[in-house]
Amino acid sequence: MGIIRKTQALKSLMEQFEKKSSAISTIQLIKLLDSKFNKTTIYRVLDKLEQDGVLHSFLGNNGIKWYAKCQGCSKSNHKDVHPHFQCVSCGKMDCLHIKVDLPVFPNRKTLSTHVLIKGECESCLST
Amino acid sequence: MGIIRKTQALKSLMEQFEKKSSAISTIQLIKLLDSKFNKTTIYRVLDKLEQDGVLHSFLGNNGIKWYAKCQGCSKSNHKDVHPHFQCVSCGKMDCLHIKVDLPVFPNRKTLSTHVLIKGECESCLST
DNA sequence: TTTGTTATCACAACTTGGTTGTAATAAATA
DNA sequence: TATTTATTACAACCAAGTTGTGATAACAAA
Repeated sequence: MGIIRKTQALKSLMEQFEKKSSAISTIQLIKLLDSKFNKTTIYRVLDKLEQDGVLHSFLGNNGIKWYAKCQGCSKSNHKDVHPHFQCVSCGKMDCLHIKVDLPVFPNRKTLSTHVLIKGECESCLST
Repeated sequence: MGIIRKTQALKSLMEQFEKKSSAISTIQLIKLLDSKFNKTTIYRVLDKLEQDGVLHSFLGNNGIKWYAKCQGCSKSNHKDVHPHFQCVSCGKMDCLHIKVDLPVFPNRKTLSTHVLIKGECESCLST
């Protein structure tokens, strides 16, 4: 149904995404806002923000959910699909705003692709 | 530590992978062999088979673990990395034996990539 | 073939990430 | 300010996976 009311939980969550340009996992958010909001609330607000095209979600490689701000998505048109890069040293998860070219498979119809790259980020490499 | 003894559980599990050329999820295996083995056993045997380079694992897009036979891997050298394709109609998960070319990122060091493609498989397309 | 060693197993109990139902609360509107 | 109802807290639940431990079954040695 999407966001209708500007609630405290909504503001606090959006604040986190303003503060941090990289993606944030649900468990990070729950830990961060534990004293202020119930985890159910956090899950439900994130869900609505995704429906509205404000955030997008994807899975990290241990199966936990991450969220990051969308760029140029709307409620009806969720087109901002891109690879994600997680640093194995510091754990930071970034959106890579590039396009991945996969071959077209002769006998299959591709609907979506999920790419997760693991490695070392810039700041961890230089230390 | 890897496989040491040829146990019943080991044989039953390997049988499943002989029978089916596509990947099999842990929950499928647990359901399939529920009457014969405890789920803990199944998890532990799969773990060992992966250590030995017999199977490789990866995550499906709802965070559950899948296993498939390796091609040309050994205990010390787990090199068989490739994309996986899941059919949204029948749920079948296949290994795609192709190489995905990702750009080299100037300020990052790539260590591994995980690619999951969703779409429709050959047999579902033709019905 | 029997025996001894120990890798493996079953079982129960637990952990973690996430979901559901519902009465109470707080945004928005009248 | 009162009313409506979207949102929240809380508790209870669920599913996938993990951990600890005494019992069992591979396998080697006698």
